[in-house]
Amino acid sequence: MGNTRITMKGLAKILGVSTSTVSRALKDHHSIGEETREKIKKTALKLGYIPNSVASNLRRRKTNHIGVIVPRIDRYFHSSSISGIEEVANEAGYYVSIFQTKDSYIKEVESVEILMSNKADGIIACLALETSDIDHYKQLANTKIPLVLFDRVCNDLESNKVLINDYDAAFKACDHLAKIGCKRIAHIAGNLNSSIFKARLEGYKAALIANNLTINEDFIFYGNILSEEEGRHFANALFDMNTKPDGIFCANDITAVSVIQTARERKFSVPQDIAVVGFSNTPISKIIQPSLTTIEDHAFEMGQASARLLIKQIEDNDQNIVSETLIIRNELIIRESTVPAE
Amino acid sequence: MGNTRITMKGLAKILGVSTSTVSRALKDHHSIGEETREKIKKTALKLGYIPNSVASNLRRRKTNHIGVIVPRIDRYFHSSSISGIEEVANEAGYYVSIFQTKDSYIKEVESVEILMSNKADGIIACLALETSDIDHYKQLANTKIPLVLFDRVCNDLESNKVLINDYDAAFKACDHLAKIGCKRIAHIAGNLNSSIFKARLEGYKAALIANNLTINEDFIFYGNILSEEEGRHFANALFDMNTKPDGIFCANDITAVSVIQTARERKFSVPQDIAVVGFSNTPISKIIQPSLTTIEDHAFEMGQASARLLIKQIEDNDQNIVSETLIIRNELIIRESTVPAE
DNA sequence: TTGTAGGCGTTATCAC
DNA sequence: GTGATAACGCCTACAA
Repeated sequence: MGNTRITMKGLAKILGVSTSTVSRALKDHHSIGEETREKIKKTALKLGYIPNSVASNLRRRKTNHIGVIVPRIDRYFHSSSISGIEEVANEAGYYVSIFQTKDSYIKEVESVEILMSNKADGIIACLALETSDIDHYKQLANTKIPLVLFDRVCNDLESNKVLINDYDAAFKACDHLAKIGCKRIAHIAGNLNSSIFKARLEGYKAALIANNLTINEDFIFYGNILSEEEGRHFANALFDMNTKPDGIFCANDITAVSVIQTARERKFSVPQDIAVVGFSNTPISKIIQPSLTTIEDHAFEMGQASARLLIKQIEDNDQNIVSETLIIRNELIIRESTVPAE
Repeated sequence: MGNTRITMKGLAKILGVSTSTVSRALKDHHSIGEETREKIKKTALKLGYIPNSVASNLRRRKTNHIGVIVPRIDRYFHSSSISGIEEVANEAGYYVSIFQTKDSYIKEVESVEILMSNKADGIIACLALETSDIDHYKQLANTKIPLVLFDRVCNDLESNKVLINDYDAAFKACDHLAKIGCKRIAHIAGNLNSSIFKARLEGYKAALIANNLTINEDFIFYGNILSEEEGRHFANALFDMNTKPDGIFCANDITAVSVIQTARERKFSVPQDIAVVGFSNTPISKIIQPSLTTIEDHAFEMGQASARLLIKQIEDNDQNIVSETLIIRNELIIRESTVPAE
């Protein structure tokens, strides 16, 4: 057990061959003779040789490393997308490292810097809520490191994107509320700095208009991180109103669940007093009572698509295509929070 | 924008100094004159210099990179521990990359190999269910890369460990069931290949014995990944029995929730017909109705403790301490699934 | 089929 | 205070 690990040079010396031969043998280069190769591989194994990727990466100018930047991995949407990314990336010989921004702009900038310094082959990112200045991503552009933004993207940035049509999804959700007879539809909106929450708000408004309902600013709650606490806070405010909404579209499942729970505590019934729709079809939406009507946004598939797109950019390098945008399907899933089980 | 990024060498040439001076200036080395330093930093910024960590890592033999290996990041316990790890690691100047094994032995071995090759400064791991052969971790030992195992550890391996007392936690859970009057306590066990599930089963048995209850093998359901489906399957089997249990301790919250849901579907009431206890205090346990009695295992704190322990090993390198084991506290949280709200 | 030599970009050690 | 030089471990043109 030497203090320092054996290297190719060491193996070469022991076997009386050159380092290039060792290097080639270990990579199954065709030009190496059968017996030399076997011999080298055997002793490499015996001596516990471990390739040094750091050196190899430096030399090859390639790391086989994809960086993923997401707001918070403990949100179902993100952990699912990461799973999708990982599946595709590993299959293609890349490993994935994950950076959590906790929706902080600073952390996002730092993450991008680390990934640039570490020469990641590509980056997949979902923007932090705080992020509006995007110079760090622009800088990325002239490092030739491909970027895919997913879900929360930025329109000011020309880059590859994978997203759903949030406007359309929100429209469907609110149109459904209108069709089941809601007249006073409220909305818990997310941080409007973020593309998706802006689009969901627009979709909400459009659906009301399309159904000849008036848009009441008092019925729009402007949230930020859409945590359970925020949801409870808004729900309480809502149930304190004189003229209460009879339907609500929440920009995520977490706040929708809070509304249902608050309704229960305050003896309102869902959907009779108020119908509730969430967003993302997280596991909890099936478990809560009444179960939650929500939008399925296919997070896992978004992750897969993002990784495929990124790897294509890394490997094909088609100079003609400047950027590509993929829209992933979404569906309204109707459950008891809008249509009671008979 | 040239095709390849500027390096220290390039900066040196442009400024008419040596690379060593550039290197030192950018790191605020004291021996560099005020004006030279400023000048170098300014042009570095202007020309968009990005340090190449790959080269630096090779030279310094240090990557400031901690690898984390977990079964599945979409389980609340793991995403919380990762958050704890990240917080501590980032604070100390390390970045964290995450590998998901999906409980597969092969993926675990591959992850360790990638991290060894990439010269991670340390590894934090939670064993995959499939893992019983631990040679890959033993190999790690003679690379001098410190390892911390957390939660699901391995007794055959001398390494740093951070865990809770699962035996004790399970004992508390089942003792509680006995004290509220349950006479026929069932258990949904996890994969017994895993230390924690073995300990929870032991704790269960010990609590029954301590309360003079007989251990009925028919009441022990041997699960594997403890998914919702497994939970439903066992719950249905349980409710089909002639003599039904009147209490059940589930080795995780997911299966406990399935039991509650199945009970509801089959018109049994919780806790009157059967009292239910889960494990991990996941967010869902507060939301389900009735809310779930469970064990709080402080995942976030386990993550923090693991990272602190690892970083200590990386930086102190105290040759006297071979390994260290930390036991994190746990508590029984009593909710409506065992004690109805009045 | 194998060897030689140079360099990937940085930093540590000497020297001046 | 600054520079020259070598080395981290690997890969690859070129040569033999």
